[in-house]
Amino acid sequence: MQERPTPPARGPITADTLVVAAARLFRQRGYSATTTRQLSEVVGLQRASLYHHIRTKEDLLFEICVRSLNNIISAVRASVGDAAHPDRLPALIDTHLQLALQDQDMHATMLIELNQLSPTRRATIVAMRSEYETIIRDEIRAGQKARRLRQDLSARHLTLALLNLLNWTIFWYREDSAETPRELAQMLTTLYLHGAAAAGVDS
Amino acid sequence: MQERPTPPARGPITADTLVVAAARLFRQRGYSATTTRQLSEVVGLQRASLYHHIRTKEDLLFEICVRSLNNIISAVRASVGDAAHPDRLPALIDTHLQLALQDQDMHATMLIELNQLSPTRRATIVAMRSEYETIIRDEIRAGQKARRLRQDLSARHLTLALLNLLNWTIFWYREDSAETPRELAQMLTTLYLHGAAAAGVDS
DNA sequence: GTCTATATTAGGATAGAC
DNA sequence: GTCTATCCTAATATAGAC
Repeated sequence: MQERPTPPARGPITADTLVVAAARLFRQRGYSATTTRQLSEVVGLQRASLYHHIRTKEDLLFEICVRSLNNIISAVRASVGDAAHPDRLPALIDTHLQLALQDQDMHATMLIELNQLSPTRRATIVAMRSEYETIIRDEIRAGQKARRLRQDLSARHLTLALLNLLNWTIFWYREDSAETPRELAQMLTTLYLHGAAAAGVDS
Repeated sequence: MQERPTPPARGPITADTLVVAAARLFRQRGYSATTTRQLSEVVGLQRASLYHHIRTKEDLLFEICVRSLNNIISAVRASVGDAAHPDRLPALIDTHLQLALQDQDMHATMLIELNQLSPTRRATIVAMRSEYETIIRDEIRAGQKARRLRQDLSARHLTLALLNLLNWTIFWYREDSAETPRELAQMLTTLYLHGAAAAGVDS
């Protein structure tokens, strides 16, 4: 009797199921415009049943932000720790893109919907983001000290510009595209380090 | 009797007043989470009175998107047309940042809230965005043909990367900061063209 | 752990007086 | 051109049976 547009039935439903489904919806329609109705339809539950797994809709957003940042922070820490010094920045770029493209929905949501959180929770996420930025800035500072990176631009600017380049790529990258995340990482590494000007051109 | 948090009283209220106020709110709280109540409070009208100036809340979002894109398209077209060939890309970057930072609220809203529009209106805005991208890509292609820009990276990638760099800067630029938009433009031009690596470093 | 039924609040928008 | 009053719909969340 009820319209059931593709009920998932992918095993038992847990809080995790909801987080993943919510990330997809939040990314497509925005956090605020996504309703518990839509979420319940997607996972194949009645609205009320959602509240057995979560307390509020905001919990889902918070969990998405925490999870995406935790994942990328630990992955980037590990890959940077493993690499030899001159390869650290390329490794960082590669890992960032792998993670962000793997968890596209969660990352996009975290970047865009952060300020829909309550002040306390927003503060938590903002702190995690600056923790991540610090990892990158430290790496860039080290590069500047070792004279691998230019010193006429501030570490702050070099960091923010790199984050622009990396973070917002998920908004135009399509999974069905010919290029792999790794190829994209190589391309962006080349561009970030050496620029778009042809070799030997001074402008 | 009524709480009136800083009523504006900046001359007569027009549709334009609402667009500007809405851009500010949409940017701070998101389009969907912004209510007509909040808008009416900010401009100092009753809720019903808004509808003398606009038809729907979505009209405001649409107007914001159209206006920000029209402004930047015509400004960039003009500045690129004026400049001599090797200076065109720097001029483009400078003009883009001037405009986007001047109209921060409208630009941020346009970038983030585009998909809250109805399908028809969204299509209009998407078309305007690709028109803008085409201007940039054409400029980059010309640079590649003249061998000022590297040819081992596709014009598409060079364009998208430049847009990453330019568009998302408005999310961390603060008006009270020491640097002017022009200084920021010079910094990003240097970085985009020549990269973050120290001169003479091959990695 | 999921359901039906519902409480409660607030949303966008309209009617019609002044 | 702005107001008061209100319509109608839908939102998040809860109560309590199964």
